[in-house]
Amino acid sequence: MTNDTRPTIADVARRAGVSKGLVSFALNGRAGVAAETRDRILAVAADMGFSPSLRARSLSVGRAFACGLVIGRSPDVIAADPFFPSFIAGVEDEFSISGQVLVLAAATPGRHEEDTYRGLVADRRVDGVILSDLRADDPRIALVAELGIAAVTLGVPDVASPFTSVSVDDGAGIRLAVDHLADLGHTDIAHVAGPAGMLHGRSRADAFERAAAARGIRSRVVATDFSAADGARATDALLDADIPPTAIVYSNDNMAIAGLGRAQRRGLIVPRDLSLTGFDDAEIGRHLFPALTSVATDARGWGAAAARALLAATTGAPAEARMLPDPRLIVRASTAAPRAGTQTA
Amino acid sequence: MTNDTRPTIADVARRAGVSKGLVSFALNGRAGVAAETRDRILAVAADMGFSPSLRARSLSVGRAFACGLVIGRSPDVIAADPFFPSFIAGVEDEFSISGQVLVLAAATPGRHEEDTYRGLVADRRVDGVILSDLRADDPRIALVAELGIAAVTLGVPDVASPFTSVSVDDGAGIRLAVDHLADLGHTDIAHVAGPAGMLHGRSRADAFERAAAARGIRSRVVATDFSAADGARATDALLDADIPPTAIVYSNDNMAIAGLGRAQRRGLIVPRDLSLTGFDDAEIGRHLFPALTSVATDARGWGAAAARALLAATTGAPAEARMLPDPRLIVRASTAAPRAGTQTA
DNA sequence: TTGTACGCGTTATCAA
DNA sequence: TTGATAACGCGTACAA
Repeated sequence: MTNDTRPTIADVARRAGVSKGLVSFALNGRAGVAAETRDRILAVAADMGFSPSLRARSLSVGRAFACGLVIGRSPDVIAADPFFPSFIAGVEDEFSISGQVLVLAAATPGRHEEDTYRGLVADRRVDGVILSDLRADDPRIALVAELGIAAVTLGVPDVASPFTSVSVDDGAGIRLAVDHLADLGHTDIAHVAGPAGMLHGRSRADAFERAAAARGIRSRVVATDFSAADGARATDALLDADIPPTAIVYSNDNMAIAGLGRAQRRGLIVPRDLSLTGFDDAEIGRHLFPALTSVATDARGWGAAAARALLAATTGAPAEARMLPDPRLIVRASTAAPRAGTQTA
Repeated sequence: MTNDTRPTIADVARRAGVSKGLVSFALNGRAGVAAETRDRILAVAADMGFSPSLRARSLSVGRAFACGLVIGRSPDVIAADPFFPSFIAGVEDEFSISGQVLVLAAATPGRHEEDTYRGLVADRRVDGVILSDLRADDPRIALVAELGIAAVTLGVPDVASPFTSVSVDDGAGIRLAVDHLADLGHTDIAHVAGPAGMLHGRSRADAFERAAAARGIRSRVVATDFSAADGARATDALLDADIPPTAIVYSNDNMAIAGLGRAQRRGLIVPRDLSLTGFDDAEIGRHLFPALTSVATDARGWGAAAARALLAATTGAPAEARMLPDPRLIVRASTAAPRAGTQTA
């Protein structure tokens, strides 16, 4: 069909005067080929510019040499999330050197998440998938296990999982934020959390409550859907309280940015009247006024680690739980000591 | 290799008592199959839950049933760009219903852009690619043409191109912004542009100058690399001028947001002392204080249109130039009439 | 080391 | 016109 005149393995075999099988062995560096013969075959192959057809290989070995990432969230939410592009770049850092390719699929109006996974597997388009944005009792774990492909989860699921997990201790980041604020003298801190149904949202909220308790801080938590709009709403709700908090720890940067906007609209001066911290350390945060104090995770490193783990899993490596380095707190200008007398408990 | 017990076309043929070839013909609705026989074959196939192996099909017809998108920009810049996620969602809207898949590839530290395209084609992993972020004299046009795969360009290249283009008139959006500011009474407006080497950056800048001239407005343009950091720098430079502009039109939202931060840091009140407009209408913009006036394009619709065009191109449709609806200006709180007396020309 | 079957559809050729 | 047969795409794996 294609007018390809790419040399095939048969061409190489003919030119080298050996059989196809031997060429395959030589190319794959397997035993059973005399050194001299192998060198000759390799020379001929190189000379002819031969490279094996991925498609034929894919058909015969039953692998796709591709992995998938299914985006479940709406594009608006993703668009606001600095995590994915960096994460994907990290995945590519690994894939590009191992000849893998990343297949991106999105649940669309006409195709639900589960169908997306099923479709990918039905067509054998991927050897494995990256499961991100883990949810409570996430049905994808069982689904992907049933479908029989490899997977890695970003974070540790709250259900039994046969897959390798690659995690960052979000909680440690939240603790850094709380401790930072406590050190500044805050005694009444709120947390604008993600949905309880999302594991990282929940773990950040849990960590917040524990860290606040450990420092004897008055704490409250309000759940959101992680969107900027909801972050703004939550901020308003908190600031409408009889005794508003003097600091707010947000579960992501978007909400923190929206919260900052909200506070400023109300005439508050940040950080004088209210301290804010974000999570993700989005590039834009450092250009706001005031620049946003935020928790930084290495999304790119995470992507690379997940890709490595997934590659290992597709070749049969046993599942394990990997931890990445803890996030760091990048202190900027959105946090300061609370105004004296602000707090009248 | 795989322990698949998926029925093959041979199984269907056996069960239906016909040959493989006939099954193929029946399935693909080709002539030469008696209606009755075809119905029987189809019934058997459906009964067995047969679906053709994409891999085998791919091998025999020489198509990948996948298209690629190569990300050339650094992840930091992409992360800040709300365009891609929405665009990709739009692409998926189309691909998901036509059984195509989107392969995402990124230039990585170890692999340059050109090699990324070459790799994708060498392995025949894609039937076509989407060329985004067109540059001046973009070498990718000739490269992809040479590689012999289909493509669509986002915007019209400034070099001869054999590919379909799918474009939005950025300039119309910029004109809306300039006219809006002029209507408010601004007579000295600056443009923080993208790099001259990027076509959409350049076309926005050109449109800006034309629109300003048409309204008799004093204009100046400063080029950036599209990053927030550069947007901040450009803003500082403009505000350091002896007679700073009373309004700034930014070529994207990130720079506008960074510019807003910069202005505020200098003690300016936006929009009282300075009006700002963005481009992209990122979700976060409406939550800033003040909410950002911005030019909105339908990124998702653009993605869907590009996907449709690419699909058509892979099946041999002739190249054409498609235009999408003009962008709209979303007026929010970052623009207002200039302060009386501010401008002493 | 070689020969060959195999993975699985598609399509060209040919017979009825 | 309806259908069967076989070659093809290309690499891998196993028996000989």
